[in-house]
Amino acid sequence: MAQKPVRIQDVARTARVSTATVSRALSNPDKLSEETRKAVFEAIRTTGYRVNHAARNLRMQRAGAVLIMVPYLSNPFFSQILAGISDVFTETDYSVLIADTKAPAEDDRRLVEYSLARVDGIISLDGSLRPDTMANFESQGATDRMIFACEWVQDTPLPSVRSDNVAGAGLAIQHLYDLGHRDIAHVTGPLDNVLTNARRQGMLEQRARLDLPARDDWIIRGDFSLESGREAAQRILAMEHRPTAVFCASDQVAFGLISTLTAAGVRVPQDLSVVGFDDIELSEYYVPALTTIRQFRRQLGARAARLLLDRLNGKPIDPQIGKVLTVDVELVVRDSTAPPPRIAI
Amino acid sequence: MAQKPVRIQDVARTARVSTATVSRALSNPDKLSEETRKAVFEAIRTTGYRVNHAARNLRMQRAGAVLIMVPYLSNPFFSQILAGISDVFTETDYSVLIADTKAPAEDDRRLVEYSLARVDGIISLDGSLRPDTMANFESQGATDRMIFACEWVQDTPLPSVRSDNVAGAGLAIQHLYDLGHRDIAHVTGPLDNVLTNARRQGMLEQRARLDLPARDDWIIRGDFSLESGREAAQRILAMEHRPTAVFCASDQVAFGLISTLTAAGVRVPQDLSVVGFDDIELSEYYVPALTTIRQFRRQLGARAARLLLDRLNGKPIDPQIGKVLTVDVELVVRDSTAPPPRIAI
DNA sequence: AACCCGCGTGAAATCGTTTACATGTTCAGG
DNA sequence: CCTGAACATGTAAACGATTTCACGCGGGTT
Repeated sequence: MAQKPVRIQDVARTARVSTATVSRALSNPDKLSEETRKAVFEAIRTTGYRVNHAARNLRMQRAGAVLIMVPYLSNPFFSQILAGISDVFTETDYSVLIADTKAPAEDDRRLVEYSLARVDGIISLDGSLRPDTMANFESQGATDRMIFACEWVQDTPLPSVRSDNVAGAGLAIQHLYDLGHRDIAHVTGPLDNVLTNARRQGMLEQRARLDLPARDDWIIRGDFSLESGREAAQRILAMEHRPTAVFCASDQVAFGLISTLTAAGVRVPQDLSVVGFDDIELSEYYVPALTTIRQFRRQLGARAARLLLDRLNGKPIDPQIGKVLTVDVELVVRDSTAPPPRIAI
Repeated sequence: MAQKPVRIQDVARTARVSTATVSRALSNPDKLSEETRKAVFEAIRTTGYRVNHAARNLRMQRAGAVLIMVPYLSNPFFSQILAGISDVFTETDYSVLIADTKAPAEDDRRLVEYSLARVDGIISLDGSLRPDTMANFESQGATDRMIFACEWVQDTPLPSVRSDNVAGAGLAIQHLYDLGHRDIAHVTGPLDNVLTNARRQGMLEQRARLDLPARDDWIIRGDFSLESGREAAQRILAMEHRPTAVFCASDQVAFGLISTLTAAGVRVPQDLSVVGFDDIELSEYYVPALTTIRQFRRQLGARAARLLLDRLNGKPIDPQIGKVLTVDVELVVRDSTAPPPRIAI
């Protein structure tokens, strides 16, 4: 069990210097004379010394970690974002903690508790934190060490990094319009979600701009999931007057939709065009390959991480940029969209 | 910034007891008289006290965290395993750290460094750690606080939790055989991977058991990725005598394969049957819905987490169970498999 | 009456760092 | 030759918890 707890004291003794000097060698190497510095590093090497983070954190009054709050850790959509965040923080001496905000045992109270006690900063990918949770965070002074990425809470004063969801939705509608579609439906995300709103709004605006008919029953409520895509498909199959194209709020919804439509004999894209949102890895390999709006998720994660890092280092927010960083999106045209069939179904 | 650093001392003063008593109230509530206990908790409540983990960890000589080493964090396959692990550890007072072993900046040296200094235990989902890294771990006494999940290192003395890969491959082959297939190809995982070996072996054994022809060119090297599925499809399309079914080492490979075959006009399952391995969420919604071997990933993660927890608590390994925990797999029949076409292609 | 035991509590040592302050040395400027 | 930066290093005090040990006390046993 106890192999060899080598402390800074041991290194100091070996190098015939004081612990202060060893500590300095690690944090401010240039404050030391070349000679001592060498001696210290040599001693560190021979003793196999490694700093004790608990002690260091205690002394430095910090936690040495940041928390990533992920809704549904099991959702593959988040993995790239996490990877981007992780990339940035491995360069620093912060550890990355991950908590699933939607895990069965997780209530907000516990979460705040946990968070504030253990970490220096927070990146939330979850925009559906309850108002009282947010209030709790803020009252605990978490305000300038927490940011949002991807999702965000409406009207929050906290900074956030997000994709340009409105523009993305616009691109999707424009693409369908250019192909000749006029009857375009939309499967939304969950009702209370900010992404849902942004994408719906982007769609509505573009639809209005193009003078497209707006039918209420062509806005179908979903929740980003595969299953909700399936349900949307059933709704569409039951319609008398079907749209010729569907813009889905996520790729997963698109998959659920296409899968069910196909099983029912409706061909995509010949009979109906489908556009997704996200461009997850699989979209390129779906059958048919999915036309979608690409989000640069890894980059988004990385930018969020750097933003938080800046805040933790006390760097003020660049007023030129403001509190909302927007990451561009792009349209990726593949095989799930085509001109509408000549004769309405 | 500094809101209110309330220390155990403050609680003690408020409750008119000593710090020792406060500490005991938190760890061994039943050691106190009802009266004092109440007073302490009341004081904790009014002061808004939260323990300082750095101090606690320093005193208790522990790190208070476990590390999950994930190869390719961006691979959606792992998210469910992480979720399972996370479930278990949120019940404890260990934090969950995540490191991407395949991240660009990560070399093994750094990883060991990082790990041993910061965490009490490790779950590695990466079976491709270099031998010297492993040696390093072991020499640092990590041996009884590290386990493998999903993947593992060949001949390691460390415990591991894994799916029954051999049986899974057998199920896949048997299923194809039952449908009437005799010419069955296999797309493997990466060469040096333990899962690759286990699944290949399971397939070979079953194929031998059923007296099926074994053609070397029907074993195609892949690497679990979508892209390698695409490449495998190209190989198959170029064959003179094509197999009538393909067993893929992962669902992703199957998707890459089907996507490319379909684009080339080969219909799945009419012309060629495909079986995957993993049963990721999407498989059910692929077109066609994928027949595959289901791994209970969340459960696997949870069992790994509990195993590590036991080890950290000094619980010896149950000799009845041994060091290898196997999680069952099951065949999920969907629409990507069918009887072979009457006339060989 | 003397003793012992168990129980609840407090005083103080301890965990391994970082860092403010003190000390000693060197060297330039007057 | 003296003074005082400037620099390199050491001393010792935190940081905030846990835990050992000792103490005081009430009551049962001899």
